[in-house]
Amino acid sequence: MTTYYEEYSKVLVSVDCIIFGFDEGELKILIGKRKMDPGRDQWSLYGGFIHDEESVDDAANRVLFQLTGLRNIYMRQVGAFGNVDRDPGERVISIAYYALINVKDYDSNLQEEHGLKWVPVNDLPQMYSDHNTMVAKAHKMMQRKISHEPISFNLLPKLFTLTQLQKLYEAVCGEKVDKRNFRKRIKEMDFIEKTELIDKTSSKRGAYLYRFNKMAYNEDPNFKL
Amino acid sequence: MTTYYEEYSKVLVSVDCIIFGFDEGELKILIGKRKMDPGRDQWSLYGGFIHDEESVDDAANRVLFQLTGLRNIYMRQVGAFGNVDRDPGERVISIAYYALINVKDYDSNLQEEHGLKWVPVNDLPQMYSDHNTMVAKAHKMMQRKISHEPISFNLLPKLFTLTQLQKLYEAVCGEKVDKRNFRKRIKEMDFIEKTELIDKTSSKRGAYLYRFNKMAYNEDPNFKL
DNA sequence: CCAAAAGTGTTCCGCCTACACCCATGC
DNA sequence: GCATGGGTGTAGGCGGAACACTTTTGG
Repeated sequence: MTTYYEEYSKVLVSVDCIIFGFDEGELKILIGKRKMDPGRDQWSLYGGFIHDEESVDDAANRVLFQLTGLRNIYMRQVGAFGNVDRDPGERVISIAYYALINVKDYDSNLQEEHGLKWVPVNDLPQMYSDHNTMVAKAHKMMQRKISHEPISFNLLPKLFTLTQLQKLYEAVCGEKVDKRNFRKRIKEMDFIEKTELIDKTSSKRGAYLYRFNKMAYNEDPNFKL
Repeated sequence: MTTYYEEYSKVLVSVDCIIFGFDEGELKILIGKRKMDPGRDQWSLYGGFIHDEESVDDAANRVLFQLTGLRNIYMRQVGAFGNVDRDPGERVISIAYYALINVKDYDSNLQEEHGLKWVPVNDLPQMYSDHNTMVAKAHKMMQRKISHEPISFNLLPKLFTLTQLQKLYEAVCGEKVDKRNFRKRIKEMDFIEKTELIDKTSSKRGAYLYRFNKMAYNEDPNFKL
């Protein structure tokens, strides 16, 4: 049986992943040196080609799993990038995704293995092809989202202090916010729960640890930072 | 010379266009009956396959031009849709775009020729494949945008009345707004200029016609509705 | 005892919302 | 003269922004 579309030509389609992590008070992404031609040794996002039997979202999840060993990562599509000459080797259309992970969950053996490096978003090198554009767009999308949806928690440990949460917010948005106002807003969100646990790693006095209660959020999903 | 990617398989990539128009006080889109198998005679967005020598954006522009005869249409990418079985004929990844046009600029001969119909967004039929999903996402994206960026004007004639602008806004957002408050906000945007011209087609008294001054907007791009 | 981070309330201003009546004209 | 859509201002309340000091404890 011949297909009805046979007169049209096909192209390679890849996914590229922008993996955000929050580390040392900075928003960073995982990048590596490209291991194939063309563009060998240029800084690059991690990506992969789409297989026949998987959806585009599945491909992104597969690539993320290869890279991080983690499943059920928070992930959103950034968009399709399809300039003709964006890949010097051959026509490739790439669909970019961004993912949010907690740096501590990340197996650093895998990092070694893939030769990857955490680099601050605000201090990226020139990267292969249009990868800088992809990152810029992903970052902007995430900035918009972080004030309206509870996505911050994907970048933090299950238990976190309010200072951590605030620093993260500041790092993503690129501006400082007032501590008291920030905490006032947090208090209004019942699904951000104070525990009795105290973290003493970052201060002598210690800070209460909080947790995000997803169930509670689903019942009353009003998030505003 | 062999290519370095040859071990990966290629897929068909198409673009699908969600063409928004504002007509009779409603937000509508252009859809037609599909003219090929599979899915013949199902309602469908208008689309086309990507050619070798054009970028994805160019493909979308080409398809839009075929369809409307218009160039320089306002157009934004909605995203890539890539479920394995989204097209029953063969694996096709589709990249959706939405476009905003002024219904009056649109050549209705072309509409006849392509067998297209303006259908209210809130009253869409079941469509082919995942096209309803695409429309829903496009609509949501546009709703978010219309309050922060001056995109409304793409859906209106060059000269428009404030009532038209308000009705458009209400149609896109799906809720009524207060006339005086709406006009107050308009007054604060100097780039929405009152002309001395009066439109008498929709009232006996007549209403002042306004125009969007793009130059003025670029100098002071503060848009808020 | 000192340094370093955690924690906590109040005031003020600006913006957004709610709201109702007169105007101009064609028929 | 009346029906139809066009056009206009104000008052009150709410939410966001600015702002500084006390607490705890390890060293």
